[in-house]
Parts: sequence; structure tokens; C-alpha cells
Amino acid sequence: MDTPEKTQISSSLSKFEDSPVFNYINSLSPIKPVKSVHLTQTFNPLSFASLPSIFTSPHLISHKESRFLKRHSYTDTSKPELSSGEGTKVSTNEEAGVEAGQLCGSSTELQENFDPGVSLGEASLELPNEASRFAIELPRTLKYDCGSPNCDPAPCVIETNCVSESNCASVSIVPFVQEASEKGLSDGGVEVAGVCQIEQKRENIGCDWENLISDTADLLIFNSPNGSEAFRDVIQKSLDPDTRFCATLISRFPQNDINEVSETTIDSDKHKDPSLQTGEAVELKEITHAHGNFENARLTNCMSGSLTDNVETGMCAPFSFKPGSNLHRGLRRRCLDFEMLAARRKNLVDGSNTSSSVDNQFVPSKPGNDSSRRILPGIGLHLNALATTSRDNKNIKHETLSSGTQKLSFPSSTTSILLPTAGQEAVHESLTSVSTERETDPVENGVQLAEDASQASAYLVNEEFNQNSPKKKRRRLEQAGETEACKRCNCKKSKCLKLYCECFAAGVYCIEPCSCQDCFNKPIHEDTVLATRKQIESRNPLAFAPKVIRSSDSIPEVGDDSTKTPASARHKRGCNCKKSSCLKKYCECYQGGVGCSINCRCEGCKNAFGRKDGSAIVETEEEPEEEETDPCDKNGVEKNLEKTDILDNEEQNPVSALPTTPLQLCRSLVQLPFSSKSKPPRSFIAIGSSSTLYNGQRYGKPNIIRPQNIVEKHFQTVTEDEMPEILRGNCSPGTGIKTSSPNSKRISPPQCELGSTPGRRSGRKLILQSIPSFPSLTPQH
DNA sequence: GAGTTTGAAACT
DNA sequence: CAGTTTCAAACTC
Repeated sequence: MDTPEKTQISSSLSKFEDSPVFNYINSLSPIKPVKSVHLTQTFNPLSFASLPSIFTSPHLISHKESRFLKRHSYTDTSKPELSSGEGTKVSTNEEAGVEAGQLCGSSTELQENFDPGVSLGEASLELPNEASRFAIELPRTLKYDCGSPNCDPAPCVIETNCVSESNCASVSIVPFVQEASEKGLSDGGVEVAGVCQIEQKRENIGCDWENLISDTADLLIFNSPNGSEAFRDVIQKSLDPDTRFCATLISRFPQNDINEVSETTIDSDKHKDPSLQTGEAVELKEITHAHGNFENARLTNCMSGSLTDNVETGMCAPFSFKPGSNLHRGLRRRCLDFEMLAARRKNLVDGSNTSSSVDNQFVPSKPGNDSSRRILPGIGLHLNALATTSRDNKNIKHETLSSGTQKLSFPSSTTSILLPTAGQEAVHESLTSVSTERETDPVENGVQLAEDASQASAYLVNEEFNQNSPKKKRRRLEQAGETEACKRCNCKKSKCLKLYCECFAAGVYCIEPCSCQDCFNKPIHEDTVLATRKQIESRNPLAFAPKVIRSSDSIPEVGDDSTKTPASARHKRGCNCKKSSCLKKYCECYQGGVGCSINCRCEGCKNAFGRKDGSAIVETEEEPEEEETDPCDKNGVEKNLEKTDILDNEEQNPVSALPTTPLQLCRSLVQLPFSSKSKPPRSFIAIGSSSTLYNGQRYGKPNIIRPQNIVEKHFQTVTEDEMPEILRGNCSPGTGIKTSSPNSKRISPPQCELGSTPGRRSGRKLILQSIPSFPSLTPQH
């Protein structure tokens, strides 16, 4: 634990706390964050994140939601007015940076946080922690906007998703803005014009813009001050002074967000006006309509959106969730981004409204829940999904490189771990939010983020594929290896309402990429999905829980990589493999990156992660799971073995990787050793990772995943409240796991302990969280 | 891309 | 609880 990295983190943290901004934030929040706690156990970012969590209301299911809640709390307390008086703000500020901020409207909040003299750019230059701040603050703004009648959750979601995807946003938004400006619709004139300028300039910059963005994203991800600064410079040069503020923000974050944000605003207006839904006229109208708020919303959103995305997990954040629609929140779809893009594109082309055109998911089935549905409430992903991501992670990495959207890419678990600030914060927020907001689905939020991120990345990479038939897409993705992040199902008879369906099992709605038939696992059929889920849960309360569980005992301290309990992670029920020798993904244990245990009834077990008989495979061999940087990791354990060494190294020096992006953290959790080709098993990765995270242990014996430890710490902060009811009430094995397998044992005891002993909470909490897979689904209605 | 294999999930 | 069937992913060709 005394690693240099750690020290650095602590120092940065202290700086952060000392910073005026931090103080300001503290002053804002009614509750005062306990620095000591976070400091001791979590990275700076986490501590930072803790604040928002405090504000969060219990009802939110998804992290995103939680975020929003937090944000809301902020906005409400600090500045309720901002939302209303958007235009005013603009005029007030004289300083360019300030103006920009004001233009953003609610963005002023950000300014508040910063010292008057401090420019955003400076802030960006500052410690990575700042990113976290932005994330927090921005979210507020977003929330605020979302809270306004105009904002639809769906648009927000779109934006968020689009962020990951590089171009979509710009395309859609720009036209609107330009058009509006040309016609002089924008009375706000200056404001709108400014926006237009930005957009145009971006375009002018050329096709390279995307690349630039991707590059920027990379910079952002790493949060290295230098990198961000450099990027910022580029942007500033290209952009007008007025736009600099945005540019700085943008530089830090994917531009798409901004565009999308603006778009979102428009969309919200659309929703208000049914008539606006289609046609250019509609667009113009929208522009004018939104126009007043456009800039503010836009900037604000961009800031919040981009920041949020980057800081948080990147993809996850649906800015606008209605408080009422818990399901949607929880349900967030992982691949939404893709769909959203397609929808947007359609809209652009057709001029039709996005929501309807895209997917059922987008279409609001119920009047009350429209917002959520539009959003495509992704069902909360399980931790399992995270665990599964391990495989994806590899893919993700590559994707990241190519796309530049780092959110998705987490090279290795270690990397994520390293990311102290933003990433942690994001994770932390999600976690906290989950804990506070949701009782039922604590775990998923954190996981979801990771998954979403991975998925999003995958989508980004594979956008092109989307257009093809689902199968093709899938295959392409699989072949590509990188794309694996997003899972899709091919259910034909189960209607995606059984655990056979990966999507359903993972707690997510099926999306376009799925090639399922007669699918009921869609927001439209929310009721059915929930009912079915309940039914299944009634049968097996842990049906949606991560399949892989980590024992609390294994929880190693961050520093304790050496203490890898071989069997720390185990499959909940064990496998029954007979022919695969537990060496293929057919084996859930193997798939989850954990060794077989006593619970397993497998025959001829040769699980690379740990054999049933207890003979753990040589660590080197076992470790395939961890991340392999190898892009080509094939199924083989062999490759995994190779990876092991790398992992070990990483473990020892987690900090070295220190990428700041929050996303990374999530990703790290997600990453699995599996080959890129294989789909990213939602459940597996999540399972393994989730469990790991919670317990702090790695997947199986190998100790492959270190990042998890970090995560675990974060999770530790989660309060008992988070625990799912099932878990809470039922520490007894009966409710929980059927089998008395080691897995189950580990699980149940910790849970019980959680209630009683604070010491190990982290492990417990984590476990509990992991259990509820479908937070959203569970009716909080 | 089609077909086979595999084992979990569901059913009896 | 055990056995069987169903199902979809994983895998192979």
C-alpha cells in the first residue's frame, strides 16, 4: 500500500481538499463529507464522489440516476435559479471564460465551484480531481436541465451515449444550429451564433475533427494535465475566444457530448410539441424554440455531459431520468448509444423524431414513463456483466485506441485501479448512489457503468456494423474481437424473458444489435419483464445475482496483491461441465474467470483458473482472466497464462497506470482475460469482476484482477442500505444460494456480517450489491 | 453462415 | 432432489 502511486494519490487528494473549490463544495452540501474515510480507503476521486452520494435520494436505481439525484441536490441547494434564468446569466459575465460558463446556463454552477479568477482551462489543468468536480457539478447542471419540463430523459441519454461515439452528435446538431442561424431564428443571436460558430469550426477543422476528438478523449482519459492542456490549446486556436470555454471543456471531453447535448435540448422541446416531431420545419421550430436555452443547455450539457461521461464511466449517464421511472433508470441499456446514433441519423435524414424511429425501446409505451422509455432504460447491468467484460476489456482497449473514446477502453484492471481521481469518483458515485438510492440493486450501477462503457466503446467501434442484421453485426463484432463489449442475444424461443437470454439475465433490455425473436425484453414490455423477473427471483432470489462470487475473506488490501486467495472467487453454484473440462466458455466458472470449487460437479476439471480438486493451476497458468493486453487473446487459457505476468506486474504497480478517467476504473473491473472473439459475457465478466470487486479479491486464485481491489475499497464506502432486501433480510443460506458450495458460504456469511460487523463491510456490501442484477426492474414504482 | 456441441435453465 | 427437456451460447467447420 505504500506504493509510490498511492502516495501520489494521497497527495493529490490533499491538494484537492485544500483547494477552494473543494471547500466551496463542502459548504454547499448540507452534509459534510468525511475526508478521512475516503482518504484512508479510497482514492481521492472517491472521496470527492462521496459528496454527491450524500445528496442522492434513495429512490434512484441506476448510478446515473444517482448521479442525477446528487446533481439535483446540488442544483437545488446551490442554485435553483439558474435553470430558470438562463439567458440572464449570459449577459452578466464579462470574462470570456465566465461568459462561456454562463452561456452554458446552469453551467454557472461550475463557475461557482471554481474561484472567480480561475478559468476553466486552468481548472482543467489542475489535478485530475477537477475532472471529478466537473463531473459532479456538471451533473448538477444537467440534472437541473433535465428537471426542467423541457428536458426529456431520452435526449439526455442519447447525448450521453453519443458522447462515446464520435461523430453522431456533431452531425445532428450542427445542421440545426447552422440552419437556425442562417434563418435568423436565433434571436439570442450571439449565443446561438457562438454555438454555431463552434459547430462550424469544428466542421471546418475537418474530418480530422473526429480524430482530434478521439485524441482528445485519450488525453482526457489520462487526465494528464499536460495532455489536456495541449489539446485545449489546439481547440482554442481553432475556436473563437468566446467558444474557448466550451472548447476547454470539450477538449477534456468528447465533443459529441456537446453536440448531443444541444440536440437533447431540442429534443426536449420536441417532446413538448407533438407537431415538431417531424420535418425540417419542426427542426427549425425546435431550434428557435430551444434556441433561448440552447446555448445554455448546450454548453451546460456539453460540460456536464462530456464531463460526466468521461469522469463517470463514460457511457453511463443518462442525464435526464425522471424520478418516477426507476425502471428505466435501472434499465439503462448498454448498447443504447448505437441505437441512438441510428435514430439520430435517421432523424437527420428523415427529419422524423428520433425517439419513435429508433427502437421500441425509445418509444414511450406508457404515457407516464415516456421519458424513461425513450431513454431506453437499460436494465441495470449486473456486476456479472462487469466480470464478463474482462474479455471485452481487451477488446475495449483496442477500441479505445482506435476510437479514442477511452471511456470504454480499460486496458487492464490495473489501469483502472490506478485511475485515482476521476475514474474513482465516477465509480464511487455510482456505487454510492446505488447504495443510497437503491436498496434493491446496489451492485449493478457500478457494473453497469463499466458495461455500458464497454458496450459503448464496442458500439462506437462497430457503428458501421449496426446497420447490418443483428447476427452479422454480432459476428462482425465477435470477429473484430474488440466489439465484443456489447452483448447481444439470439434468443428465439425464450422471448428473452428467461435466464437463457443473456440480456435478460444481465438485467438489460435487448437492443437493436440483438438478433432475438419475439423479444419481450424491451422497455415497451417493461411490465412483463418485471413480472417475469420477479417470478424468476421468487424461484431463486439470486437468479440475477452475479454468478461469480468473491469471498470477503479474500479481500486483499490494495497493497496486498500478494495475498491472492486462490479460491477467493467462485461460481455461485458451480458448474456441471462434463466434456469441456472446464476449459471452455461452456463452463461458467471458466467463463467467469474463476476456478472451480467444491460446489462444482464438473468432470475432468482442468479449469485454468483453479481446479475443482483445489489444485489451483499454477498461477501463471491460471490467470488468463486478467486483462490481457493481447488483443488477440484467444479463448485459450494459454494466452491467459501469458497475460498473467503482465497482470502481476500491474498489480504491483497499479498506480503507474494511473489513468485518471473514471471510466477506466469501471473498465478495470470489467476486464476479463477472455479472448476478444468471445462475446463479452456480461455475466461472466461481471460476475467475476463484480464479486472480485466487492470482495477485493481477484478472480480465481490467480489474483488476476487488482483493480478490483481498488474498486472494492470504493464499494466499501457503500452503506448497508444498499444491500438488497433479499440479502439483508436473508443472511440465511436458504434465501440466498441454494448450494452450500463454498461460493454460497462465502457469500452468505459476509452478508450477515455486514449487518453486524462494520469492519468487513466492503466485502459484504460489494457482494450484496452484486447480487441484484436488475435494479431497475425491481419495482420501486 | 450453417451446423454441432455444450451445459445452464427450465420443466416434470 | 433427480431426471429430462429446452434453450441459447460457444464452438467447429
